[in-house]
Amino acid sequence: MTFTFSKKEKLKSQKLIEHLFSQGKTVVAYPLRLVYIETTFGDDVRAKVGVSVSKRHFKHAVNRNRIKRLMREVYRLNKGDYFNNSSTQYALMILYIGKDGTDFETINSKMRLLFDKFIKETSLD
RNA sequence: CAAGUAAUUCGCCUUAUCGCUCAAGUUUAAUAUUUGGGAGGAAAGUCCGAACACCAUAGUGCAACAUAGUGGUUAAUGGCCACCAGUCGUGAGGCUAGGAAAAGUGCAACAGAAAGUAUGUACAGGUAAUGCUGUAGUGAAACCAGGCAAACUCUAUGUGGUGCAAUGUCAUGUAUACCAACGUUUGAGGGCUGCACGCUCGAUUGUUGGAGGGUAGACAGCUAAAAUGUGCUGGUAACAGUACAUUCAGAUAAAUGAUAAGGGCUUUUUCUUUUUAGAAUUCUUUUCUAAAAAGAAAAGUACAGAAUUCGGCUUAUAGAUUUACUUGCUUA
Repeated sequence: MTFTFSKKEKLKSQKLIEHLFSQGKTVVAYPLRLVYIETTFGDDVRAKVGVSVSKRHFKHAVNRNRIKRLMREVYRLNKGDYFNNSSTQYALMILYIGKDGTDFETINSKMRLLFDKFIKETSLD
């Protein structure tokens, strides 16, 4: 039921992104890094997510697109396990900080690890 | 058949599951659902030329930059086509930095005494005397001469700037020029404070409304056009004209994807089988070598992702494909 990933779940507001990078907290599971912050949206969604890949490490747009698509796909398939019971709303930004190419399996396992850490951090607060 | 030259076309496919985005229809409080569309030959580099938009703009000259045989083509070009010349190649063809050296400045590897403020050596001639004269020698070139303009320069021609993050429309919040109404030196309002009193600042003022400006954001620009395909006509060609058909991405932290299974294609290696040829042999057979075909396994399946739109150029690219031509060999 929750495998969709529509426009409303994407992080698009420039203001919010600036706020996120200046105030947000960080969790790392190499080669991924998650920046997150509690916030509120007008919409009825639990989290808004953006993904990013450094232009410095991946010169060609094809490779950047490939990694961003993989990250979005993995988030789409796994988000039900982490956000269904959450009551607060989060703005998230997932960054790929590795320098080499990757595949679906590594991104999948690393992102599950990343969100395990994220859940642990937020439940402590 | 082999080696090559010039061009052409293509550049993975199918199914299942889960998604993304745009348009249209139906439907809701959010939305849901149906149907259809959804990357390239270079979308890349951003190197030329245009369209379009805004800004600037009397005229002329200088500077800077670009171009450089002749003719044609185009919306335009520094692109493209044809021809001439030079040059490389046996050839098909390739390449060209193809204006000017009697305007001036500068440069010239190797060789050579010296590549212009010079004149050495040897021999010969000549003089009062002297590189004064000739020859030899080096070199592409050795003094009333030439080469180089991928050196400055000169000549001719051309060029305003910024790019869709252009530009236009709407506009929440915050601060506020200006205008109006109301309040206010008989103290409005602010600060200290939970409130009152009190203290203090205080007319460059407070509240409300209008209005302007235009940040977040939204919409337009924004995809039907110098469009694409096929045929015919004109032209050596680039290209032009014409008839018919087609509608073919519009995202914006930026869609066009992910996973699984199967199939193509390619190359090399390994293994197996079959056929042919040759060699060895105990001449039924067996073994070895070479070539071809089939099958199996493994590996590979490129370069690369629209961002206002076109015409070019340049660069990257696994592999496949077709056409024309050249050279060599063989056969008739």
